[in-house]
Amino acid sequence: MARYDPAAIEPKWQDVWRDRRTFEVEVDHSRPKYYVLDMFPYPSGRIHMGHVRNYTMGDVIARYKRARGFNVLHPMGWDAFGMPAENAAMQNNTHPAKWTYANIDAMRAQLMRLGISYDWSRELATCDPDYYAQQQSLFLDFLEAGFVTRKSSMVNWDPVDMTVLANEQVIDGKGWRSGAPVERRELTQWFFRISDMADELLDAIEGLGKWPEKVRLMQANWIGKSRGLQFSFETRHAPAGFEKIEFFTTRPDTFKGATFAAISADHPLARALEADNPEIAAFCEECRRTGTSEEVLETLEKRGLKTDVTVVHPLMDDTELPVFIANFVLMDYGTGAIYGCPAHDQRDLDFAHKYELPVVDVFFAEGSDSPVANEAFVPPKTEKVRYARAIAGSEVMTGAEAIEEAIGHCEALGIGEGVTKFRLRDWGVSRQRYWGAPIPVVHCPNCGVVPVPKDQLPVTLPEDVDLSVPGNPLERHATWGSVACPKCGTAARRETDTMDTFVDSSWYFARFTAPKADTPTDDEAANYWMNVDQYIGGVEHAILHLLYSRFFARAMHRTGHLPERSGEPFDALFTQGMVCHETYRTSDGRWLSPEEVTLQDGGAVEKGTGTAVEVGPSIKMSKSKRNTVDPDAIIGQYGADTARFFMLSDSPPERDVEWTAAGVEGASRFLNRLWRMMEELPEAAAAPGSFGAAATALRRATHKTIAGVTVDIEGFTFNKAVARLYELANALGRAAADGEVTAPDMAFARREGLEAIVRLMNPMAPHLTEEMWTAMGGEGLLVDQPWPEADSSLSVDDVIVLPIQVNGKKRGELEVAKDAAKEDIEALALGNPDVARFLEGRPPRKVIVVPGRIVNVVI
RNA sequence: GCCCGGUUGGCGGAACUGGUAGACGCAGCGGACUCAAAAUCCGCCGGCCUCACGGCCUUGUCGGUUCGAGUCCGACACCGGGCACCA
Repeated sequence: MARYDPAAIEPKWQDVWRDRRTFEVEVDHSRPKYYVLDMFPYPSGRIHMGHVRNYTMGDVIARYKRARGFNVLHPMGWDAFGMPAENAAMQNNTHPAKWTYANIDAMRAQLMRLGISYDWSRELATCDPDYYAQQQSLFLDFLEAGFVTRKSSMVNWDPVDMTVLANEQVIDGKGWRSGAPVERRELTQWFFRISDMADELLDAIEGLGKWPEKVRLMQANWIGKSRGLQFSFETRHAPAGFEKIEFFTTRPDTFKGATFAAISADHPLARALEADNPEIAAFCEECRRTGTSEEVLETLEKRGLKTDVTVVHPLMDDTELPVFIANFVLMDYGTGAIYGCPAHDQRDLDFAHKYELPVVDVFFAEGSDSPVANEAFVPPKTEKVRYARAIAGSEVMTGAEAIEEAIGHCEALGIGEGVTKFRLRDWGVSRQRYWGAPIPVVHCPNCGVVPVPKDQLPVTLPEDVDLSVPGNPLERHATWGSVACPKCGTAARRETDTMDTFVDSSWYFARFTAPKADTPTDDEAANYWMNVDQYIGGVEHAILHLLYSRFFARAMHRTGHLPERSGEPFDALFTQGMVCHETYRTSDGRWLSPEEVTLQDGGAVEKGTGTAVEVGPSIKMSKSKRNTVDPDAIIGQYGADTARFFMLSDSPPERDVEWTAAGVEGASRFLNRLWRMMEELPEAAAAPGSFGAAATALRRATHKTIAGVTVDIEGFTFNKAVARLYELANALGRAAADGEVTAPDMAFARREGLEAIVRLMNPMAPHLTEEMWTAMGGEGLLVDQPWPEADSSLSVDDVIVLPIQVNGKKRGELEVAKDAAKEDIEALALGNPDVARFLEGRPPRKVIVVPGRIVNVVI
């Protein structure tokens, strides 16, 4: 028999599956459907190991469900719009489309070599006009349904390149190309009104039982529902029109501890004040000389500028608070104005110390021992505390009670009302970039914003663009933007903003159900295939992508594009960890790739020169650190099955995995070993009438493995499934070495065991197992076989080994029947010599028997 | 700064709902086969003490709950993900 040769076997089976259209699926109401979706990649040029890991896991599930009788939809496509294509265009003087499609071709070929069970007939790319035409159609429906709005918001502005920058393009507060300090600038932009859905998006999280708890938590915190008091302070010395300012606080229970007020530099009052005060203008300008990301704003040194304006505390009319303009107050949250309570908020306390403001403790009255010095006193909302300066009452109460009481009291006095605020902001989708889906509207001087009629879709991107100059090429284009108003025919301008690429990925799951339909979705197909039963991807998408998709699923239902279901797009979600590798760096600071170094006892040297290389920690594979391993090289050397199998071994899927050459070797050795075991197998024979002890033991191992691997695949613990397969292979190896290895019962048990491994491993290593199935005389294709069933009379033990503890330390073991009575176990335990040794004749103080688990004798 | 994770032998990890810590793999060591090597097969493999039987210690750190804690609770440390224009 031939050697196991992946280079020959793998393409052979891939051709068979392709020719037989094994993985192409259609709506089939006679079978239950199962929709497995792997997050589609950005076509960066090469598949990386993270993709291999993600898509191997998806393939295990898809192939497993297929064997379980489901009609499995498993599609793949390309998240193909985005900045890298424009950057590549600038650098290499190529067109984004050309670059993108070449990358797609290369990556598709790589994915095909992996033998993933995709239905390639459904492939789509978001940069394809066929796709974004439907997206523009959705946009128009959303616009009509009131899910879209236009308003102003802040962007990062590069004053030298005169262009909007992504957060990623802002390095240490400076534009990545110009190096100029970035400014915050206000721009009118398109938004999806996701915040209108905040409440239902939050409530529905509870129903996402098959999502990781951490993702649900992150989503809930992101939406950030909080109840608080909104009220106004009367001002003194403020310009006309600012007799009152609105404030919002989530801790009205500390209202009487307020000693200052602060407004954002973008607040209307700040804008009014800076008009005729150069000092304020300079400060506000400085505040705006920072990016827009929350991380930057929150880690900024907290600074403020005191204005002449004061506000009157509504509960204490003799108290006037100074109003500061502060760089840490966000215009986007609440009302853009806060009051500062230094005693009970660390940031406010630091601010108060810096600007010498008073500190008033609401829990400890004046003269008593307030604990507040350098540390603010922040009692948890659920803890009972005595309020010395409560808003109403002065009883001991929890913060939560005090907050409600304060709101009620203020409402009764007519100085504010309880409101619910969300942290979630509307989703700004405007991008001043070329490589994205054009927003299908026209700006007419007579009619204002006019939607492009659907029969004029798609609004396609012009091909003749110049990306070598900064700024938006669509805006600069000589003719593209000029258009007649669809309503009145007057000369009008096309919208030159394109859509955020998150829009593209917020509905691709729906498009896969009918990728060629001439409407965004097809009712019958969507109704049959939706929802996605299992979604798999990186945890880095835990918030934005998933939240936007949840919004889209709802908006698409309400505009007639999706069935209602639960309102949710993804019934189950699995987030996998990253693929990491050691890093190698020479003494002169050059990063080396794994191929460029030789590892030798604990250290590493550079190939060729032999100079020592510093071995750094294992971190996420990235181009900049050069610690990547190309999947093609691994497939070429070991085959796709080895790469796939290694990806599933060792590390739990949700955690990071370290790629090691040794680990791949191990996986490869195991696959070769299975092949050899097949060659050493005795001839197939009918089942014998009875089985000896050794054969029965082997069969038990086999059926336990079938049961265990099935549980592990269902539970996404592929590393445990792999360990079980190794254990069974070890048992088969021993069975082939000792005793009557070719007796009929052993021959049968050995064949049964290896066949079980082949079938259980089919989703993991589909090519090798398909080949072995044929070689072992299996009928048809293995890919068409049903999933094996464990014989429960063999997969469950009737005698178990019970550990015995004395004072919580293990001292012996007890072999008992699985369902032995408590009293019997206790008697046996006390009679056990290992226990008697410690008892020394005295009776025990206590004996704890947990049937099926443990015995603990306490003396 | 805020939100969310993670931390178990030399390494990746296993341990079901609070019940034998270290399954399985990798590396290492010893042996078999071989002229030799590769491949393969067998054995050992957390630390300390002990001729041995066995004992003590050990799941990032400190403390707590419990007959019993890797698992639960409280503090802390370090590492990673996200923070709304990276995808």
